[in-house]
Amino acid sequence: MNDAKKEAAKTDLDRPYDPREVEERWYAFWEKEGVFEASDDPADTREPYVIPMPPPNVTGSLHMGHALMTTLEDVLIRWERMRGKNALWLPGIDHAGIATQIVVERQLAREGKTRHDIGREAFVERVWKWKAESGGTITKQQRVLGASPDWRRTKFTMDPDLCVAVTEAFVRLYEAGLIYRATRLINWCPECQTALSDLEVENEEGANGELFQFAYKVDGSDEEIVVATTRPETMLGDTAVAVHPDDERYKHLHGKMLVHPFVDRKIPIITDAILVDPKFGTGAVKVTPAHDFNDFATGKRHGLQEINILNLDGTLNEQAGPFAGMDRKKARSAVKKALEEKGLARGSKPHVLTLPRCQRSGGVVEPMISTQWFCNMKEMAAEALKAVHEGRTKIVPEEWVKTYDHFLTNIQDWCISRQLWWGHPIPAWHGPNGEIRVARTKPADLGPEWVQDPDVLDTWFSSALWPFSTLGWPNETPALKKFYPASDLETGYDILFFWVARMMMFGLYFMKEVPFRRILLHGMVVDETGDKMSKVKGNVIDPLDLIYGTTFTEMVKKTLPGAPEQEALAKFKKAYPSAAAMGNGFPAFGADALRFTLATYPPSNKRIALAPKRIEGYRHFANKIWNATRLALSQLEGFDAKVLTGSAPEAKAWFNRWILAQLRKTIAVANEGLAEFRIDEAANESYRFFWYDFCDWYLEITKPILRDESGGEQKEETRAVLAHVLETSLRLIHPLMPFITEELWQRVPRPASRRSSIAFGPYPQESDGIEDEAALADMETFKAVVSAARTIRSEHEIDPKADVALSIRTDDASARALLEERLSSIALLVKSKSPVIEGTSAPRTAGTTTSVVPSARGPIEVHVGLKGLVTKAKELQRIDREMKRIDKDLAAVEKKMSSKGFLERAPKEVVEETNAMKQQLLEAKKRLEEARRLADELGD
RNA sequence: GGGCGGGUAGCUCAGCGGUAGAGCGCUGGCCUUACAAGCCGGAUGUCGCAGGUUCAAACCCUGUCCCGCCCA
Repeated sequence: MNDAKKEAAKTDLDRPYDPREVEERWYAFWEKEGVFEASDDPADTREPYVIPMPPPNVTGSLHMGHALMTTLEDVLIRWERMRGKNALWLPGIDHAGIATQIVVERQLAREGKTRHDIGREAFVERVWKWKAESGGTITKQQRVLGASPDWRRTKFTMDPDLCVAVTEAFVRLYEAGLIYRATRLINWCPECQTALSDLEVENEEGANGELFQFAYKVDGSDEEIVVATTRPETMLGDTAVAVHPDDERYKHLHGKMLVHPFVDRKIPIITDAILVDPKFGTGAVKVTPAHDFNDFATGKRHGLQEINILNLDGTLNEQAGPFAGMDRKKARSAVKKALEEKGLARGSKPHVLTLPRCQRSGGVVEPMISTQWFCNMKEMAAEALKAVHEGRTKIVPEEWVKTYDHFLTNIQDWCISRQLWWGHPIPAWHGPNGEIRVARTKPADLGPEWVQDPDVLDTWFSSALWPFSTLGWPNETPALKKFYPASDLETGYDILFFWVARMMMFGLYFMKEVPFRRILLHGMVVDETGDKMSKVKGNVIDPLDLIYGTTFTEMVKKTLPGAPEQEALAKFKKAYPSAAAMGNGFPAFGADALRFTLATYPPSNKRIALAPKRIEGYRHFANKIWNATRLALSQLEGFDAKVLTGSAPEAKAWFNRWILAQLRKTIAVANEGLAEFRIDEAANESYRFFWYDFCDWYLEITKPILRDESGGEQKEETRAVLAHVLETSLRLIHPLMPFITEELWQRVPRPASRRSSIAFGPYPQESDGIEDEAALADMETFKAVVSAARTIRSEHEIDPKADVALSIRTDDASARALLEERLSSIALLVKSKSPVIEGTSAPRTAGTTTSVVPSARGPIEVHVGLKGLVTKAKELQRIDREMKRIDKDLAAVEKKMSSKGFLERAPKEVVEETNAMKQQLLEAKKRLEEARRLADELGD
């Protein structure tokens, strides 16, 4: 390096670490270098590794859940890519039927129009236009996070090729008799005006309602029978009242008829042991087969009439007699009032009930009889169950297997048609006489009187084909051959049924092979107090605000628009106590820090409570990496990178051997964690290694050696090890913090074999370190000695600049040799100019204090000279504290050693260990007592 | 009603059979030429409660109480 260049590099890194400035620099570089690209060339022999990205909704903007998913998947894909796999992360966007239609309808509403005003064709065109304008938001945001999918392969579920796949799948299932049309009781959302599948209905538990009682008069008698309901308006569709066959109260009424008070109808009293619980309420149950799932089944058992009283928009139809035309809510009070007027009301009481709500609109769902398309799932579910049980697909964490089993074992036929305009059209044509033809395109022999089915398919139908439709299916493309089945499907557990199970079923059905080898499930990001993030709670955090920084005022303006600022702020701060302590906003934490934070939560946590303080902590970690690299680079000036071979350099010095041995262990832990979807373990171990092993000990120990102007063999060895460990550490951390590691890696000496970007790897492997258990154990001894001396210093509040006399005593020859070798480092770290190593029988110097360090080589005494620095009183305090600790440990150990059962039954090693511990504690106690006796020497 | 998690330091969480851990917070001392976004120390827990198994239990078993989620 010439001087000018050297100067440039120096000033460049001398600036403080600023994530915004660093992070905006690298994304374009990665794309230019083709880092993210996977190859479907059949000649490419690399092992494929594939994650199909859960396609975010086209309506979406990045929320914390996306950030978590993006982080976890990007870590995995970057790791596998660095390991040399042909890594494909296949991105995409979901057309999100209902959600998108709602968004565009709202837009129209602002113009005072409905979709019916402009017609279907214009509406769909409008959706496409909207998609073109704002559909890409989320992919831009994913780039900010550093996501590395193969963008060239981005798919949209409404792309022409995916439409072909959807039609093909539908036709094949229809031809196999698995898709059929039927009239059934289904879930109807009057607000979206479409049918829903069972999964799209969310049950709101604990809703406050009312249990209203009223009487039906028995025909031709003065008697009455009282029934209870939470939905009084449905009585307009009642076609029976059921009692339990054994209920003595009603035996005399079996088979009698009741008079409906509002419509011209007489309804029977039936007996049904399944529907009726005689202990609940009056023991008599009104039966509305057309508007209740239990009643529907009861109706089938008894051949009851099914009377639909609702229009599709939730108003009452002509069957409702005098109530026709009313909205269902209005009708409820009107029916109650009318019953009261007729003297049939029999009181009401508050009742807690479960309300079925539409996942998208939030409206109350009505069971309604309707003709829809269904898909029979039974056989496919059995195959999907089998695949998991046989281990062809593994679910991680395993606890989800039960949930998966339960769902598939009890699966119901899937209502796949939706009365929407935005979505995949159903490839069926209706003839003038009710005939139906299903085909890939409209058959030529059908005249204009044959019209295509107006419905579209459930969004999840196309999603279920995702792992193969995105690779070209039904065509046998090279990509399909190479990348199916995928390796890992990573997603939130909330869509295990919606998406994952259905992909399993369709994958097995169409491809005759599981769609992926593992299902990796992560939890839900919630606020710091554990509450779900939601707009009304005002606890939503936009990941971009964490990355770029913002004021809390700005934030709550977005989360709670229109709400009084103080109120919104209060809500926010209550949800994030640790943020409340940060002043009036988030600083720019950067994508690296956010990613690292999200990666440190075990994915198996069902709830991932986002603690802003934690992000701050990892922001500090990034800073630490930055500064450690600055230091290392200054010490590596003029270092010739040709020395680096790509694996661990030869090392003789104890500290070099230790850091390389520790590095090896860390690499092993990281790789294991990443392999088992325990990214948190990899992250925590990397953090621990870099900060505590590398920065706190290694960089400190090597400072004097690297500053030694006279050079020498050890200095050159150390420079090579330092360069190697640093470069390896950056590669180790890269999948977690891609930006800062790339930035620094580009400046760090590295082997000639490395490619243009750190993202190309290789990921560290064990040969980057060395195996040396002794070096690790000896380091522990060294650290214990240094810490013991430092503790004495600190407890006596000795000026950090003051030099102390230090004598370290052991009678073990190997321990002695070990300490001799490390003496200069001990001197440096303890701040003692001339420490000595002696036998335990060496004469005591007056005015010293002692601490005993247990070690694998027996107890080591650490004597620190305190004369003139410390008072007797202080020393006695210290001794008492120490003594208390030892006595506590000793009591526990002695209890064990005096237990016959322990001595006889515990494994030999455990007994030996415990005994050794006891001896060391006794020794330490002896030293302390001695120190107490001698405390006088210190003076007052 | 059935199922699945969780209850460990003030907070967010690891640990899941052999002497209780991390980060943040708290606290004492230090502006030691990489980093005060830092360094060297320290304090803090009847590991929800009650039984049981075991030489040994935060960890396994049983019961129980809270909290959350899913299914019906």
